[in-house]
Amino acid sequence: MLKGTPTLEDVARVAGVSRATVSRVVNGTRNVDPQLQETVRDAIERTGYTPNHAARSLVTRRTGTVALIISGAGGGSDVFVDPFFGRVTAGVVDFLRTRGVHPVLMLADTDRTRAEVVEFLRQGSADGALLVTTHAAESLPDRLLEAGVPVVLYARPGQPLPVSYVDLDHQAGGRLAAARFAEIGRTRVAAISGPLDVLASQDRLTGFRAALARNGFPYVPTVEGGFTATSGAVAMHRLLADHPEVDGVFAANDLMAQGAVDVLLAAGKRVPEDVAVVGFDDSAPAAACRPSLTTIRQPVEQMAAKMAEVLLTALDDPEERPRSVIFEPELVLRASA
Amino acid sequence: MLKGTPTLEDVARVAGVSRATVSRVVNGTRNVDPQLQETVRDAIERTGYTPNHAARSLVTRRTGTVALIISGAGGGSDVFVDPFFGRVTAGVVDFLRTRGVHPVLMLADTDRTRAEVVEFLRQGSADGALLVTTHAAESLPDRLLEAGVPVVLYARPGQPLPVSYVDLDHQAGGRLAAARFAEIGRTRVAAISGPLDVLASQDRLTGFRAALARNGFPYVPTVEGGFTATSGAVAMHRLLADHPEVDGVFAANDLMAQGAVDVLLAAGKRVPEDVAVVGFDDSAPAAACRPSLTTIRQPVEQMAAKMAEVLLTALDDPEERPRSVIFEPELVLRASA
DNA sequence: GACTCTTTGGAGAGCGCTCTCCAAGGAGGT
DNA sequence: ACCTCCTTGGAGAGCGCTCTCCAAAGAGTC
Repeated sequence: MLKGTPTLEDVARVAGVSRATVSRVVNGTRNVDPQLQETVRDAIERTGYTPNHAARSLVTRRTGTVALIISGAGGGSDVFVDPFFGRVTAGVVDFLRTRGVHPVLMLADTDRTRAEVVEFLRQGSADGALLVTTHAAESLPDRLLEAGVPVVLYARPGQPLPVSYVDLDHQAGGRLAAARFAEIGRTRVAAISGPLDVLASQDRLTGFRAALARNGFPYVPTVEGGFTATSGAVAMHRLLADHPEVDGVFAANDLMAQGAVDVLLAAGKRVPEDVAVVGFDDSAPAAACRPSLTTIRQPVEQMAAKMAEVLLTALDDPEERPRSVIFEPELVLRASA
Repeated sequence: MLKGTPTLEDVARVAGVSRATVSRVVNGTRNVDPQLQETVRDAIERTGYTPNHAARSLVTRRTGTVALIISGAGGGSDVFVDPFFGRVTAGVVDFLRTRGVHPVLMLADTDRTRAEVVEFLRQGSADGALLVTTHAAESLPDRLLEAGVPVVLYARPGQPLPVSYVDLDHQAGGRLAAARFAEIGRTRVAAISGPLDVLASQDRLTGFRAALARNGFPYVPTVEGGFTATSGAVAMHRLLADHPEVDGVFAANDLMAQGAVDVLLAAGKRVPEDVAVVGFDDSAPAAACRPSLTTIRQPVEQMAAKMAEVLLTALDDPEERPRSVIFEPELVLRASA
């Protein structure tokens, strides 16, 4: 009957009304006579009309999508090996879907991809950006802000910036770990930190050390890891070589804790009897590995959802000032400590 | 100098040329005098122009995005607990980025969300769809096809449909597992299958059983699991209760294998000495857990990338016929069998 | 009954871009 | 020197939608 996909125009013709009226019915703006509404709906039904997204967003300046940018994860196809990013994604998706907003997933790991991200947002391909970045030196927050893109960060920015973010009280997490070691009477504890250009890593370590110092232990042997299981294993080797008497290890994430446990076991140590291990994050492998990991829980999904919520709020009210939401970590007791 | 974001019009005015010429320079279509190009580029630079995506796609009928639909994963925020979906996502993202295409992530777990997905595509919010679905009864392929949306599936459809897909030869995977048990002399093997409404589960089991039958073992005790670690543990309990003499277990994915191993260990069995365990997928936990899992590798990332590639090809040439690409599984030898 | 006010439908002007024509000018052939 | 062909820039018509006006009609007021 009609060529191509039906447009508003077509529906209007079939219903015998103007384009404006159909638009009003579709969008529920203003009052339209109920009977007329009926006619229009009928025409929509008959023509199989669906509003064209591009045309609509051309005039509304809204796309109904946001960019979920994962930066500094090493890129490549193994981003999701770290369950952290999967959890963030799940949390974001799960929240956005309740609001009819769709996330487009972007990896920003190189200068080129970073530029593409900025370009993407400047084009108005998405209404705002959710930026998950670990490295303190990340340039995207700044560039996005400069481009006038509404953005919310996961983790506070490296330098002070007027931008909203959600974060965890990582220092409190470190303190929680220290408290656990104190509780089970460990006196020769060491730490496997995350990359030190990641603020969260610094904070976890700082909190951990400060709490230990307060308990009378001024020195904490520390090796820097890279948030991977392998790096945790390597770090544990070093620690064991330099400080064979160690009886407690705080690893800055679960993956590294897992690597450490493996090395410990292989070295004939019992976990937690000889060496207690506390991880961080409480990701799926923490519960699954043997011995299961005592860890500091970071409510990633909730934080991610909050991040999305803050962005949507900002989108609705551009005048709103930047907000920060800080979550509290929690000790999860399992077998390893 | 100019109000709001600069448009083509603005650039044209600054450069002293027509809108068409600027458009040609931006898009690199047709020949434009090099000197004029220079002028135009300069004007673009000076105005800080960025093409408006909505306007462009209104006329080109292309958005430069595709929908990545994950269906039947139980939905909710724990989709990515199963590393499988993370791997698919990573593979897709990793490929698409090389082609400047962006994926929009969608979860389709209810009738409502399924309808939203169809609506989304019909609106032209994305150029095509990548559908990752496990359940054979999934209605989306059909509905998407009917809506004229270019779509590629991960895993063959439940009923014959003129649609492209990538898949694994799951039966061959089952055979590989059976061969391994034969190789290490296991004669009382059992299986923990995936949900039987998933074709891949059926196929893995069929291949496994057929190969065993060929070796002279007609009966394989089987319990159906749900692809989660817990379901694997539950199944293993059942198996152990009914068939305490079992000396080999084939689990249809690594998560279930992990759960099975835990139960086996807890029951005082040694793995692999008393009971050998073979998993499926070769996901990250397979290598990480203790004992590490001998498993059947499914090259998920590559398959996902291929799926994306097939879709982009179809997008470029709508006349092309549906294609199927079948990947071969591979035995990965580790500690558990 | 004349007036104002409110409600509701239509007309039409864009939103910013692409792309099809068309015209102008220069190169090449005879 | 004339004609044809090719190259390259401009004009302008949309793409499908929203939204601001404006007008008509009905309701309420004195």
